[in-house]
Amino acid sequence: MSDKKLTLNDIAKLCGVGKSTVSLVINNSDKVKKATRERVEAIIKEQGYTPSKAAQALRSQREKIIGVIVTRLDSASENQAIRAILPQIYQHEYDAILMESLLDPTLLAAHLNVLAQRNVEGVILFGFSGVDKSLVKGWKDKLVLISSALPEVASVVYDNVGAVNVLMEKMRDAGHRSVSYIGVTTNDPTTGNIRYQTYLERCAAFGMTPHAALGDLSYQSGYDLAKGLLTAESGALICASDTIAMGAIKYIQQQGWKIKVGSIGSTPLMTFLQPDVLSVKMGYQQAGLKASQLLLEMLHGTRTQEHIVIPCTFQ
Amino acid sequence: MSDKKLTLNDIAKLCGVGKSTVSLVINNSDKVKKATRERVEAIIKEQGYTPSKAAQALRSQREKIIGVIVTRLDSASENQAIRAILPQIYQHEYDAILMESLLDPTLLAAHLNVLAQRNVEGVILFGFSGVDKSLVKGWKDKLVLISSALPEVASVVYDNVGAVNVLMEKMRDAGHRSVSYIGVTTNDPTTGNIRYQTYLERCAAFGMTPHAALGDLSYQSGYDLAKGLLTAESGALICASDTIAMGAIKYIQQQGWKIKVGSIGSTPLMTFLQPDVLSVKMGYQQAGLKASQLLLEMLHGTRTQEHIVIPCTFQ
DNA sequence: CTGTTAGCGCATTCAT
DNA sequence: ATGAATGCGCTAACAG
Repeated sequence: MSDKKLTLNDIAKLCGVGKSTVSLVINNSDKVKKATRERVEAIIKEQGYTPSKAAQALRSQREKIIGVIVTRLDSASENQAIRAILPQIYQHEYDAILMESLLDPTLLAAHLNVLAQRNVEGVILFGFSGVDKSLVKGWKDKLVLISSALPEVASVVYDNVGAVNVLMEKMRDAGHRSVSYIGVTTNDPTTGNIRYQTYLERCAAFGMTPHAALGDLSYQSGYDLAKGLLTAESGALICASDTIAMGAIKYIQQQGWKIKVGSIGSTPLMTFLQPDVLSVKMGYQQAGLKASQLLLEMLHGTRTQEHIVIPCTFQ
Repeated sequence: MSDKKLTLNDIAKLCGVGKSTVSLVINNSDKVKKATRERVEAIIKEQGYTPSKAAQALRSQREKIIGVIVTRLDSASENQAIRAILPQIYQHEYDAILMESLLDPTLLAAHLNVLAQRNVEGVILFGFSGVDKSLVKGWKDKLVLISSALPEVASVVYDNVGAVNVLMEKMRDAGHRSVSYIGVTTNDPTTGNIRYQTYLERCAAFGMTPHAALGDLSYQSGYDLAKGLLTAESGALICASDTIAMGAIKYIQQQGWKIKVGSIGSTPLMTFLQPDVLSVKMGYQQAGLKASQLLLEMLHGTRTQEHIVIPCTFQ
């Protein structure tokens, strides 16, 4: 570590060859005599030389970087997806730069700007309601959207319809004639709208009267809405997320009621604290995997924009 | 967005000035006549020109990037710190690249390597027991360690001693003659050792008999250890973290016991679910703030390595 | 004050 | 198969 940083040039004269030869070796070209290649590789390893990313980027006009923009760093579901994404990215010799949109379109735009300035090759974006065409304009072929979809952009979405359907069926099969619902209006249109609409639809199909309340994604909202919505006679409740369910359950337990709760998420905390809750897993890590694979292949030109649906699983 | 990317050169001839003049304007040098500066700035804005980061980096031999390495992306405490760090970094025109060490020294080394290759200017590192001198060698003047300390490296640490002291005093003042403790052996030596040692010390000072169990940072560990450690006669329990406390409380409630619990962390979930728990806040966001400020000033050369202690607060 | 010049480290022609 | 030359976009000396 004492030496200053070596350059391609240094390696070249150290090996007694030209710079381009070294360059070819680095880029795994087959246009180098085997003997020469091995000698150069030996010196490179011995000297611990690594090519300058900055120079490579300047020369090739593209950074080997992929931007990943989550809505919130402390989102349990997005965390699971990220855990699948990052290894993929690193494995393909890319670096990742992780950012947080906080569900703010303005902040998202700023982040996309930074990424554009950096000339990053691709972006994985966790969607929310503020994400529209104008924001992702110019990223069409190098952007994968997770959890929400947009025309002209590759996306990986969850099976929200299936998740609610499963829970509703389980409740009905357990003999419940009425099922309440607590969801969200704000933030993510996927979580909010689709799940709610599916609930309404299932109610109609099952001949049930809908009984729902919508709020935000917080514990407190779940608690407050439960208080306004439920009664001692409520038999079953479906919550749009584990966080909401956590709040609702607190209220239910305080009242000493016996209500069957179903929730979407299946976070470790929920399964630990409330193993009786009916839980649907949305396949977050799988979504991350698919999204990063898709993006990588799109950048590689071996695949085009797609629309992938991740199935949910009941446990 | 239809034009190809403009370069400094394009702007220069568009303004009818030399490239260096434009460069000076970009870098806010005062060596430019006001009239010229304004004209150039106008064109720059009008054309939406942004300098190439890659070229800047190559030329100046340093990327305006700061690496942030957390132990786990889903750590609530580290998340709070990050929320304070990122805005600081962006505000100073740096970009952040966020990585996860998973408490694995090998992975950490790999990440530091990547950052070194990228020539990042500085690193903020969340410490754990595997972090030693050899790993951070070569980063001495551009690395700030959070939550653990090392000689020759700037660091920001939490007041673990104070936190345990506060809880022990509250317990004693509430009349408890015996206080149990559930902590951790693994991972973070700070969380583990210091808190445990302080507990033992306080017990001695208060003439109490220590009654402790150590495990890992999971809910389950808290639950299991509580089962082995507590009895119906236990009056008070201190947990080294909210996660552990969550597990212990579940066991306590199952038994129907009445035990006063104190915990370190004060996460939103804990204060929502268990408002009766005695909670000590460690000042995570403040630590993030201090750490990023310190690093930025170190890079700026206006400050040298320091060792900062963040006070804890009881609520 | 402003224009000119010379590289930063690398990849990509073109010669050889 | 390999060396020499060119330029990516920018900054820093040096001129003017």
